[in-house]
Amino acid sequence: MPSPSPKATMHDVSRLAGVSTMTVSRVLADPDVVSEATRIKVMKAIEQLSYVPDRVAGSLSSRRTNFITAILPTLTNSNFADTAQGLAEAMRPADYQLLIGYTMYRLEEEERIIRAMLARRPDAIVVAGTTHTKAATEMMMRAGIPIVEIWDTPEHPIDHAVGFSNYEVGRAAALHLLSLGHRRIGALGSRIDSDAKDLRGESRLAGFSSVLREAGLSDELVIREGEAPVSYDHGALTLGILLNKAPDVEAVFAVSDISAVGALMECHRRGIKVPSDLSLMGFGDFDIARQCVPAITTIHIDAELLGRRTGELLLQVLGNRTASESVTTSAVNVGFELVSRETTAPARAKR
Amino acid sequence: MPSPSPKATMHDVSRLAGVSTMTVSRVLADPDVVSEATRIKVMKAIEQLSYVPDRVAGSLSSRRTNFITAILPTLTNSNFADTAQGLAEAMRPADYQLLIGYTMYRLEEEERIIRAMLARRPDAIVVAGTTHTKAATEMMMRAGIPIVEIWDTPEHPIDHAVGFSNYEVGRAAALHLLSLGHRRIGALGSRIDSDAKDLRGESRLAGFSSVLREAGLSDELVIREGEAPVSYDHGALTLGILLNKAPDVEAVFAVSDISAVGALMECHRRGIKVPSDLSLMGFGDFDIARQCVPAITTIHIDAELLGRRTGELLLQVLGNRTASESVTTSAVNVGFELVSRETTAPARAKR
DNA sequence: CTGAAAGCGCTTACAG
DNA sequence: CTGAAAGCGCTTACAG
Repeated sequence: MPSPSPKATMHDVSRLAGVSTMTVSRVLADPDVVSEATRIKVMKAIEQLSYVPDRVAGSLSSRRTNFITAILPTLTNSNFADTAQGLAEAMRPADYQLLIGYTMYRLEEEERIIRAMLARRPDAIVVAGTTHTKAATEMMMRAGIPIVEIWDTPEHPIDHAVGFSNYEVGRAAALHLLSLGHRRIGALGSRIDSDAKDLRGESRLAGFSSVLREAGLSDELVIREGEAPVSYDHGALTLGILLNKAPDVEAVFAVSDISAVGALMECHRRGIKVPSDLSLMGFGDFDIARQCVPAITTIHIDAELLGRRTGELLLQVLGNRTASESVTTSAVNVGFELVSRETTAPARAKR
Repeated sequence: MPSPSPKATMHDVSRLAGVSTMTVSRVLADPDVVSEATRIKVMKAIEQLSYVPDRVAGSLSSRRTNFITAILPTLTNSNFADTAQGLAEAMRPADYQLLIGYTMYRLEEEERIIRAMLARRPDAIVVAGTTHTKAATEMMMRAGIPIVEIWDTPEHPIDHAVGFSNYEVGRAAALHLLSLGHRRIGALGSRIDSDAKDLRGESRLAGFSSVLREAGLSDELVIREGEAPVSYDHGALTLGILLNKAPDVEAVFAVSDISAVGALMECHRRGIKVPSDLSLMGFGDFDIARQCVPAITTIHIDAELLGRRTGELLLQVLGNRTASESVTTSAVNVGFELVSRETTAPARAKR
């Protein structure tokens, strides 16, 4: 490793500048309160020694780390990556650093991460999802820091929430396909009886099914196969299963655009014309959905905005900490939007 | 926020267990060295108080944070997300936590991040790229911790390196297209005269050009347009520019599969048949490249492995710290692989 | 196998 | 506007 230069401490700076460490600390934290002459002396010393304040020590004595823990299913999903980026961006001006953990869609892993993260003394926790193990919920309740559950609308929030209703997303998808006149309707999701499960995807399927049933249709074509996270392969595979079960299926909703794209490519391979033979829609409005040929009808989520809103909420809550002690718990719904593109079309007149 | 439970300290635990704090510390750090009876007493007290050790304090006194700073261009690129995940996974068993920063392909931003991160006292820094500002390089040199430059092969590494040669990737792409008999060959990249620049993409273009020139061909069809990071739109747009300039272009290399997919979709829209009218190849072997119809010829990088190798290297270096003081600087080349799929084909006999 | 002392490098809370 | 004292919650380095 490169030759280490001896690390200067605040004490070194204070001696070189001929002041107390408190004055150095003030120059760094609140420069205006220090006289200009002193401030200049101190800044010169800092410069000369290449002094970098030790925030580990700072965190210990101030009892604030300026860390925010963000727990997401995976970094490999661009929607979650966008949320992380939006959150990081919103928090950065206030000098917060994200501590990212990913659960791979496993609740036990989420619990493990929360436990480990708590030892780092984050100033707040952001966690995707509204379902947690009992121990995880308890740890978050007792942590004494703001908690934000994101990417869904919790019935019983631990503290704050920023998200949208996955259930309503599923309903909107089903209503769209119904409104086009389709009656033989299926969906593609992943299993929930395995360790890794996409609970928000499952909510979308549940909402989707509820509309089918209300319309007097069966939900037997709602396919749950494969472990979360879904993939292009997942879409191709589950579409195959669906077609096997119901060659006459007219319209399909995939819990993710990634699956929808996989299904679309499988249609290309099988010579199935989309949307004339089969209507197809996804969720998430990933870039690829827009760029696909044909472009995929989907449900748009502003994942980055969701992250930014979460950050703004936290900034407010963390800022007011001293002021009002307990800021009212808030739930932000960022909503969603159905984007009709080229993969969905009205049902053809029968025979 | 939820009702905070008063946070127990090691001192609380030690009193409840009737031992000194040192013994509690040992039970946590090195249980085997403590007698069973004592250990059980302490564990019970820990359990009873829901004690979570404060690693901020631990880091300050031990002078190790178990933080690893990882600096990447963006989280939104699944290859970099894979690298981050691989790195995190490799380091987790040794209880290291990633501190992720993203530069948006800006060197000034990279410098800012390094400065900010250094205050968190990471045990090592992993940084994508081999080109840094002068100040950034100096800070890393003087940090006194292992530095790993990844995703390329630095000529003058600061310390360690794990990557592959982007230049050679470009050469391999050009050689492949030449070997198919193409002579009118172009490439799609992004600008390097803007704030955000993809220097590794530029290396690939440079390698690509070098082969063209060696073959006596011109590199005037190497297009550099748009800011990094590239996108599907970038591919569609730059392909349009290329076709304008050279309607007779036979083969194209895109610096990223994302651009290649965008270009492919643009071909679909324009009625250009791939590969019979135009051969197309990308870089990165993103999932979408494999799933596309036709599937895209590309150059495969095992981004997750790259992250894992980086982690393994760090584990070794950090483990040996006390032993040999300065472990030899190492450079790991993880290589790459050309994956020939359906978007490239031999040149047709002329006229 | 266990503990008393010192200290990691800052900030808090006073005091002047 | 500036500083002396105390302390944040651990681990290191001894000692027994």
